[in-house]
Amino acid sequence: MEGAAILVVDDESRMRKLVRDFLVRQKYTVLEAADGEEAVEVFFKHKEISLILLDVMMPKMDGFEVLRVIREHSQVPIIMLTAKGEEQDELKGFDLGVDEYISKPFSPRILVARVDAVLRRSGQKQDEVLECDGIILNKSAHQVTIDGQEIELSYKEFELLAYFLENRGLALSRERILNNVWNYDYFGDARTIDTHVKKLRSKMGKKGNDIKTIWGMGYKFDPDAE
Amino acid sequence: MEGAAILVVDDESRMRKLVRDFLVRQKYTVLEAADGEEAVEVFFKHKEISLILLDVMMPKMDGFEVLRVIREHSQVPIIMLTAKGEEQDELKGFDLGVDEYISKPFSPRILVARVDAVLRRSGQKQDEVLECDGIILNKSAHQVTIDGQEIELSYKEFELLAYFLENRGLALSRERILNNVWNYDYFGDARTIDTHVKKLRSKMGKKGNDIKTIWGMGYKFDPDAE
DNA sequence: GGCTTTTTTCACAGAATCATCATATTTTGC
DNA sequence: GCAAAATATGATGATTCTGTGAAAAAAGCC
Repeated sequence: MEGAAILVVDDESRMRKLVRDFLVRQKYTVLEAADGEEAVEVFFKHKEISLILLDVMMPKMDGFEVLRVIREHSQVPIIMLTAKGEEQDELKGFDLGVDEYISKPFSPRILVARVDAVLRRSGQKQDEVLECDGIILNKSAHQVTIDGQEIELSYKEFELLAYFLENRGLALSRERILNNVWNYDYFGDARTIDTHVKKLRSKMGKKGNDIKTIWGMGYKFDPDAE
Repeated sequence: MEGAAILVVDDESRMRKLVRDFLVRQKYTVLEAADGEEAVEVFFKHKEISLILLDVMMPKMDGFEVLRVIREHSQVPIIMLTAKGEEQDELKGFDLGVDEYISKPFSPRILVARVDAVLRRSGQKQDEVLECDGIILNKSAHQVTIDGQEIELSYKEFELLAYFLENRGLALSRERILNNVWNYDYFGDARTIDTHVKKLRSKMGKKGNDIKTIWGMGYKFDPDAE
């Protein structure tokens, strides 16, 4: 799976760059196409493409056109990127062979999670659970327990804690957290993270201390030694 | 039963892909044929096919033709796929040895349920019953009781509750619910789920609280602890 | 064809969440 | 210790999402 080639199709170069960055970090190889025709061309030239990320809205030849053409010859997994308000299109694609949808704007975590899931789908389906220091975060159930006690987290708090647990022991700058947990169209203040960390800590009770402040730098999830 | 081979026969490649996706997710192995002649050919080449999904309307050799030919040699279970308005054909098929009908468009749940049922039919015949927290949902009888008291649900409400019970404890996004419980040709608003959840909750009385809202995410069936 | 039931859509109110800001507190370098 | 800088906290308004009721549309049913 590592190093699988992914074709990103979007007419906006910024969007392609954005998506590529997210994927390259996960050790995927990324190819790009700026419009539907180029996509078809690139796809049939490179036989080894494992997955296509396809924007719906494109000039000349839209995502569904591309989908149709490619589906005449190939069963490669395809994830469609839809802008807000295009949700009604979502099912339109399923009988054409769309594997998954991601609506813009998305967070890097969501993008990577869906790509991983689609690529893994043929394999075994595992419950996605993160555990550390008595904190159990179950992504499938969207549930967190601490020492057996369930705690209620909001969506952002949940995502944030998941990100901490996935990067335990690592010093995470605010910017990095923002770039991974928040949607890419968020340009607000990084200090908003402080507020979420505060709430997270308070909801986590004494385990809130596992989220360490790194002064002048950011935060780190790091359970106290016993 | 796991990994049983299923032959999907339909002249539309999109429909084959659609059906295959639904079945592959359930760990079935899928073979395809694009027309009647190919179906017969494939079937007699692969002796281990456990079930055939057969579209009625096909050029050259229609579903009933295929049925007749195969029935001369084999008692393999056969499910016919009929388009809307072909219901009158249904009786025609039963005395030719059709095991089940599914009319298009169908929902993933229906397809998988019928396939499972037909494959199990030769084995022990068990009532398909889901039970949780005093809620008893009997698929065969299409009946739901809560603490012994029967409640009346519409078709969609029933399907929705069944889906919740089959995925208890799992956080289900609206998109996912739509993709599993609604027919593949539904392009409407995901908020329609809210309305169904509302009605379901109210009909379920205090047990309606078992359907939890996951804010910003979707819903989850999760009975309160006692 | 009319009638009933079911399903979907819509609009609005209410609730929960999120981002921001002002202020208090802590940490660091000196 | 002290000042400067960064973080923690609490409050607030804006935003987003959900619940609800009613109306419209669609599907079934005599």
